[in-house]
Amino acid sequence: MKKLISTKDAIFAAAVSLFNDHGFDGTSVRDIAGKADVNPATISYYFKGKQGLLEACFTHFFEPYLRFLEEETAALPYIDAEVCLKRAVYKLLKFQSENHQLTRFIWREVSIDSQVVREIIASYLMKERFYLKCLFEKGMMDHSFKKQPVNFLIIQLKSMLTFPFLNSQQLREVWQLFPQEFYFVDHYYQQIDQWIRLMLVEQRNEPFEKEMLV
Amino acid sequence: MKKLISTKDAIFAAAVSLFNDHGFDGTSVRDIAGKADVNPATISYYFKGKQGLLEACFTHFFEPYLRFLEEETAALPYIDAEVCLKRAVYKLLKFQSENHQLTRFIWREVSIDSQVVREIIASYLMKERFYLKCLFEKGMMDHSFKKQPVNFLIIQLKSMLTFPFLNSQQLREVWQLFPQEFYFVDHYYQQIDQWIRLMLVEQRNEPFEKEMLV
Amino acid sequence: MKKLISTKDAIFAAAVSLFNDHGFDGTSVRDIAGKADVNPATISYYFKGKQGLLEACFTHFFEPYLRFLEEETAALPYIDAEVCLKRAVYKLLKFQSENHQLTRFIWREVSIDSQVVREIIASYLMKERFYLKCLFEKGMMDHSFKKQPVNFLIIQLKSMLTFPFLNSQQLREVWQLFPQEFYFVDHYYQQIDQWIRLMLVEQRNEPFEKEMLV
Amino acid sequence: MKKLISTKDAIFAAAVSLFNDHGFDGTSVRDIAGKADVNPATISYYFKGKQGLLEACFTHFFEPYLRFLEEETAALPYIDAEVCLKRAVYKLLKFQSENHQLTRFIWREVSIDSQVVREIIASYLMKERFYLKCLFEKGMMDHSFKKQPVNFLIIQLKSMLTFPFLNSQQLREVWQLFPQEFYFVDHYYQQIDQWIRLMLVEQRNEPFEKEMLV
DNA sequence: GATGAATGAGATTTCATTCAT
DNA sequence: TATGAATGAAATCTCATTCAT
Repeated sequence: MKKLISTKDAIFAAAVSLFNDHGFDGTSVRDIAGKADVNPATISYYFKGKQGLLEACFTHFFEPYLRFLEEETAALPYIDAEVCLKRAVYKLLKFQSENHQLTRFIWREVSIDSQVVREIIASYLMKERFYLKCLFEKGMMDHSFKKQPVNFLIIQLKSMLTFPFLNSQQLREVWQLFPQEFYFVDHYYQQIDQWIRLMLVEQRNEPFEKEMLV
Repeated sequence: MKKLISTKDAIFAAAVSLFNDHGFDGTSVRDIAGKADVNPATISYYFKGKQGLLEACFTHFFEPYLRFLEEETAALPYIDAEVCLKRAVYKLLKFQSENHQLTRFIWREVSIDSQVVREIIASYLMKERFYLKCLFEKGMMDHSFKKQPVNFLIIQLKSMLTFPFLNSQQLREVWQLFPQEFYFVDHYYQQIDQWIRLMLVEQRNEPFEKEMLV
Repeated sequence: MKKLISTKDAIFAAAVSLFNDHGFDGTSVRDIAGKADVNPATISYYFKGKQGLLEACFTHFFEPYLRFLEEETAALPYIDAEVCLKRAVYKLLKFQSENHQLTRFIWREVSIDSQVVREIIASYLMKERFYLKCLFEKGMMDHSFKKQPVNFLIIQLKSMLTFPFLNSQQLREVWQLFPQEFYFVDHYYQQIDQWIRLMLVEQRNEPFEKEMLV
Repeated sequence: MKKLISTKDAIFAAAVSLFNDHGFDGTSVRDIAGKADVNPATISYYFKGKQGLLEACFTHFFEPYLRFLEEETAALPYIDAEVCLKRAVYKLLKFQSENHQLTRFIWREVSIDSQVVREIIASYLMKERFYLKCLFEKGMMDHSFKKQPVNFLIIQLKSMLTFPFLNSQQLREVWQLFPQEFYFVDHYYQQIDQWIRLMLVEQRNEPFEKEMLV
């Protein structure tokens, strides 16, 4: 008689939920075991301790996350950079919304120095930076995007991509916005779409025309 | 013989530093006591336990933070909204940069649900939203800013204001940017200034074309 | 397709090796299972738990050990006691050297009170004492050995018989002697042989002088 | 109101007693805490964990143990080697008898490889060897002792010095001897005294007689 | 014959806190 | 003002064992 959900998956789900609510250090394996309805020892059995659970979280998040970026970067030779960038943005928003608990936990924990997983994280984030840079720079080379330094733009984009999920509690309580609901993705995507248009694509009136007039 | 720095301040400074590095739950009072070179009992003596230390952190951060916003909101009747908003942005960036450890810790901890300080935080954040809304809406009323829904704009601004400090580790390692250094504030301010211009102030092509028609 | 070494033997060998290195309580069944490359459950299957493994160790050691003593005691009516004693000594040294890991573990564990195997051990040791006493007392009755109290002599002999194997680590590190190597047995046997001669056999000067006087 | 016995000493005494009975790995800190009538946390407070307790045991044993040997070695230039050796033997027997629990535990644990204290032990035992070698070789240089290789003699002596304490349980049950009682020291000392006389001092008959014949 | 999943019990250690001083 | 001693509670992890397969 097989179980509908494997013990290992049940533990992982419980862990994500509790890590999201109380943070990694604020969650005990007993809490997780309790929520997953298993014996605490079972967690060590499957994940080799709490640390292993943390590493599993990072893998489960970053593997798909980076795949989305990689897909669009791979499409750059064939498809317009603006389209690729926007598709990447949409996929990342959707993925994060669908995994909002894991997402919030990951982005929060990423900002803690002490975890032994630092090197793993650093390598993931370097890859992320690489893909984003490709997307921006290809657009500028093709004159789809205005020429400008990319670093701060990427940071701006990244901040917008993570903020609603990292601060979902705040969005709910203060703004009555619900990042985990499907329509939020579409609304928020419109915002970033507009940002891309204004910051990256559209030619400004003044300097260009003024010069012409002179 | 007076001490150069009071015991209480030494404890607070040690706590901020360690909370920043390892999170609230990841830091023990013994660690703090060790770093401040006092007996663990002294912490309870001054702050009534670890929780009191956490509350002190929130107070130390949000009191000045909200005062800056309040100052500029108070100036709205006399000074142009765009100026007020930009001054507020600059002050907040500077304050956060100067208190980058505390800032990082606060924004991270804010995203944890379980802290007993939830209600305190919620009230702080409601005030923040109120001030920011005033700044944006006054600008629109005065036609300094383009008319548009403000919620998502404020979220975008907030995300930009917090991201570099919350992810300072990432900025350092991945982008070689150092949010705690004084020149970062100026650079980053330029970025947000540009964002304000493009997103809030500048007339897009369409209206320009309308003018042309006239 | 038969295995070269049976699963049960593999487990036993792994157990002896680990018990020798880390002691009984310092060894886990998982360690043993790991070393024997079997599943921990298999150990319970063959030995009915860790305790069973311990009992197997005692049996494997004391059955041959006592047999050697018994053989020589049985020969006493027909062969000179000095010869029997020396042959027993040699056999015991050889046996212990060939099973040095098991030997070390046994003699160490014997000195722990708490094992549930206490009664078994006590009975083994009583038998050992019986055989040794026979060997000594027969020698005295036959005037092969000088008449003297035997208790302390047996203890001296026993201490010499066990020390090098119980403290093999020490002999290796401090004395560069290697009790598990075959030539050690011969060298060490010479020592005990000399001890037997001086302590048991040889007439001291005094009695000799007395005889002279007569 | 001062306590008659300090908490730390009470813990140490309880630990020695239990380590003696059940071995280091066979004793839990809870057992120790229970016997010392303190909270288990107090043990970590004073000894920094179980390992610290083990190290304290080694120090408490070897410091006086080696001091006795060192004292007699230091006296070698002024006093006859035979006297020094015998005095050392007596002191060591007495010290071990008076601390029979600690002694038994130490000699047993010394024969386990895995303890992190290996290097400490090794260095203690090297010193012990050095002192014993001095005592034997000085005696031979002065012609108090017969010339002969010392290694095996020292091992014989060492085995006699430790056996009764390491196997006290056995001595009690099998031989009705009680190594912790004060008169045991004297009896056993006589044995070793005789051993020294026969093995080290006394000229054998044969050469003597041969000389006479010549 | 042999095992993978799962566990109850218990091990050690850490934690925040208290209290007499 | 500040602390050393001591602790109850809880955290993580390990252990030997069982049982269905």
